[in-house]
Amino acid sequence: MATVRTTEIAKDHALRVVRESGGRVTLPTRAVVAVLADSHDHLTADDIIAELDRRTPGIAPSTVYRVIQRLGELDVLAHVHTGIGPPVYHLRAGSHAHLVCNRCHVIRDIPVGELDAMARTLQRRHGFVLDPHHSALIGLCERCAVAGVEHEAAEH
Amino acid sequence: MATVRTTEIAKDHALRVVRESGGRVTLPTRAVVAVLADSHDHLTADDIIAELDRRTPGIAPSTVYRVIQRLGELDVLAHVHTGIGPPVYHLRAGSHAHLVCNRCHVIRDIPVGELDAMARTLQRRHGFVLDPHHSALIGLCERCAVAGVEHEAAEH
DNA sequence: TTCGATGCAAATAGTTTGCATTCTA
DNA sequence: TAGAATGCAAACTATTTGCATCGAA
Repeated sequence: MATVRTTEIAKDHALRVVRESGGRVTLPTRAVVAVLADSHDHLTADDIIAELDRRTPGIAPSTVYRVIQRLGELDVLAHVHTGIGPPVYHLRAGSHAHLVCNRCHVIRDIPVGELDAMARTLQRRHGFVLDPHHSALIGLCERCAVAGVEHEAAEH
Repeated sequence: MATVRTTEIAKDHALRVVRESGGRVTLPTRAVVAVLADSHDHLTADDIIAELDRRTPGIAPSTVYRVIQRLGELDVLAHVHTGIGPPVYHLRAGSHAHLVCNRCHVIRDIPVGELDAMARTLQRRHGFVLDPHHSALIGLCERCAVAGVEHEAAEH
């Protein structure tokens, strides 16, 4: 399956970068990277810790945080501030921006290209260079937006 | 001074809303609102607590958090997730969006209108209804962006 | 065999909650 | 004088750090 292959590639890439940076590829590092590579979701530190407890118990939470931090410094791991709860992590691959629903908390990925026009405007007007990947855009997803409108209509 | 007058207006408005909602205007509530109204900055909960300690010591942090929460529910107080440290608060007035510099952490206000085009695109393409005020856009401010480019140039 | 990485436990930052008491409306 | 709001202390969540030990290169 193509999915399996991309997962393997992402995992190998991350571990190679760790090794090349002078780091050591230990079991906990390998396990954290595997969890991240296997998941196509956005995971919190706690999600990762919970999944590790299932797969390979005995890894300390502090170790997970340290691995996360290392991977982040090596630009292998991206984190996104959703504005709802702690940041979420995912291996860097095909960079995308994030829409977060303020009501149901679902996270949707969109191509960063969709923010290009705005990014250009911000740079022209304010000299601001947007990192479209780093912060999520908060609002209401389609389902919740529709539900909200119906709810308001019912009230009146 | 016009500033004093708008400050008073903001303060009175907030307290009136509290009263009209059935709430009671107590000293701590009054003090928190005063700090928020007097500041034209974006304050963290901790900033507010520190300022209160200076002005009217003896107010419990938990009370500050409760007042903040109440004001938020009454739509009098807005909070913004900057992605850097805890959320920042300010009284709702002329809604604006926020640019946060990932390097020097400065927060810049911009008119929400500047995000209108993108908001429309997101709604059309994904049904997503953006709350342009709620999450900050992360990137590099002009100064840091320029500094970064110069720094890179110096390295090569 | 070196020094980066780990596990553990304790520390920390930021925020929330339970409860008896106080004070506004 | 009812019940909203407070102060205090303890609880909680998310994360970081010190330190002795372990293990990858």
